[in-house]
Amino acid sequence: MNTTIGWEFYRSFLGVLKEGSLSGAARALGITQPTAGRHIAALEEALGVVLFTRSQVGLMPTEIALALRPYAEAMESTAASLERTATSQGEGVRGVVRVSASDVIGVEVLPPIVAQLREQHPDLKVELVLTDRIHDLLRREADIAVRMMRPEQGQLVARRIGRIELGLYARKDYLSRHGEPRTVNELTSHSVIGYDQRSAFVRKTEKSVHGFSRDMFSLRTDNNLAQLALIRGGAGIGFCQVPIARRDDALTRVLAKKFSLQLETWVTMHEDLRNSPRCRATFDALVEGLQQYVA
Amino acid sequence: MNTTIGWEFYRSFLGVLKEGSLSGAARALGITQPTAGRHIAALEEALGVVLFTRSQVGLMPTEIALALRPYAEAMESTAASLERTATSQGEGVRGVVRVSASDVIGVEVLPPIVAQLREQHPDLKVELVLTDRIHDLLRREADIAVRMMRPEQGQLVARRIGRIELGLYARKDYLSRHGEPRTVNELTSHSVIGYDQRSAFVRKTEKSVHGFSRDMFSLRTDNNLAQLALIRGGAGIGFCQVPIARRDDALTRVLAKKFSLQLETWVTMHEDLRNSPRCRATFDALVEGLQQYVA
DNA sequence: TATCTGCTATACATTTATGTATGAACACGA
DNA sequence: TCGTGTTCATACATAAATGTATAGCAGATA
Repeated sequence: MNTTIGWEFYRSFLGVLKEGSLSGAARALGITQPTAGRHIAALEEALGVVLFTRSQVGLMPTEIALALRPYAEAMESTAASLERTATSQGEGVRGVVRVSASDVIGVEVLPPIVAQLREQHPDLKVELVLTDRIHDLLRREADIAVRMMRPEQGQLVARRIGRIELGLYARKDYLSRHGEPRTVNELTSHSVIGYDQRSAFVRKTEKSVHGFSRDMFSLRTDNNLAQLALIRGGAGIGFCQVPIARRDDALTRVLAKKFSLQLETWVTMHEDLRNSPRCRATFDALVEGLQQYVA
Repeated sequence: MNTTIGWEFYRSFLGVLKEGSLSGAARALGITQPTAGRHIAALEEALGVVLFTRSQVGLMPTEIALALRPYAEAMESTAASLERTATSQGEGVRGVVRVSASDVIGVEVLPPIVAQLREQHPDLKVELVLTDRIHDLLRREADIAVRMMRPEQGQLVARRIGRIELGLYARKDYLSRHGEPRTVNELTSHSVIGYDQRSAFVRKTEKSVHGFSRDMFSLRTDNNLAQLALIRGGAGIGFCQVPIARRDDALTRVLAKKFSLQLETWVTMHEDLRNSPRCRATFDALVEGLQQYVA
């Protein structure tokens, strides 16, 4: 019973999971609906399990199918990065490089760095994957990642950028209307912008700042960009990276001595990519650009 | 330019890399040589790179092909673990579980544990992957790993077993023939069994034991099982896990106070597998069995 | 209720991929 | 030097997978 299941089937399987129907998967994959149906049937036959419950509105994945999804996704991202590596081969900085970073970094910090990089290397294409989820570089969902924590996995090339300071900020006109808080407790009477879910960041802040708690947040969103926009829009007081806030004269820091958090910043890359010109160049550009940003 | 490269091609590609020829790959994959050739040709066409230089003795991989190999291997192991997970679905402890461990643990310690586990769960199949290489659980090359170091990767369920002591041992008849060394320096006149390459273990020992160096090894092999066999065969003095040595009355410890190294032992598993009955049962059995072994 | 849209499943034609057979080139050993 | 056992490449027949067309069902909409 040699593992003779066609890898194509997994691709169709993933397509159906993503699209929710045979027809949808067929459209997305560039095949036809009967073919997709046959692939699923063949896969179910080969694995000996039921993957979907058929219905006229689409295919409902079973628990088993959901359990298998991460594997299929891993295969997909690996295939994608194989292609990326292949098409980026050859001398010179060329091809596609995928960079993962938080949305704030991606929107506020990376654009000029990427712009300069592309100026120097016109044949280089850059894909930004903006998410807080720790992308698994080992799975090659991205080539290079900007992270706010020390990388723990082996097989990674990592360069420490330094610490990015985080502080509380508000627009001047907001403060002139509502007054500037002098103590942590005074924050209760303010519009404090913060997180919806009690994330690791919130717990860390609660520990380090006496008197602070999540209940103080009166404007809640887990989207960091939205928080930033709210601060800039004068909606209240919120957390912002100091270098970003400094660019905007309208923003003033609040309770600087109480709230000062440091984010360890690292740029990481899989060590296999060290000799890839495109990754090397991007890595170096990110390190240099981010160091300037931090300083 | 949608990524429309068939995943089957990658499988053939990997086959050719492993076997070194189209014919060999065809045999291994259960296809025919022309098909394998067509797959490679199609893949080269699609990627726009040359993967192999043809010759009548086989196909020589280019640098590019070698660079792509890890990706194809990742896909392969992911596909394999997808199958494993699928066929192990359903209630009850059934299916295949892959356990990674060092060869010594696998040969000397695991057998009775595995035997008892299979006694309790006859539908469970166990695959042992015996290697010192740190298997990447994230890549799912194995479901569960017995490791001699603290796991550093996230997304892992880890249980600490305790410390396994390592000591110097020799057969009594060897010692009666050659005398028992009383100091580290006296080892120079003995047949000391050790490692060929200067591994992390050797460097650690050189640091912790004054006067010790790799040059003392007069019987060298990187195969731990061979070292153990040499000790048991009375060929000299070597390192052995204390619990293993205690089983054999013919073995005596040497320089116990000088040489005493501790191996932190952990059992780890990907957290996704926590709810898999087969992995859960195996994990628990390993933890219990190893704890008894350590104690 | 009638109609539209989306879905799956089936029957049939066709394209595509695969296998079989064979030839030529090279390495190795008698 | 000549056979033997590899290998890859090509031509042709076959088997397999895919696409096309259509029927049937369910839910939404007017």
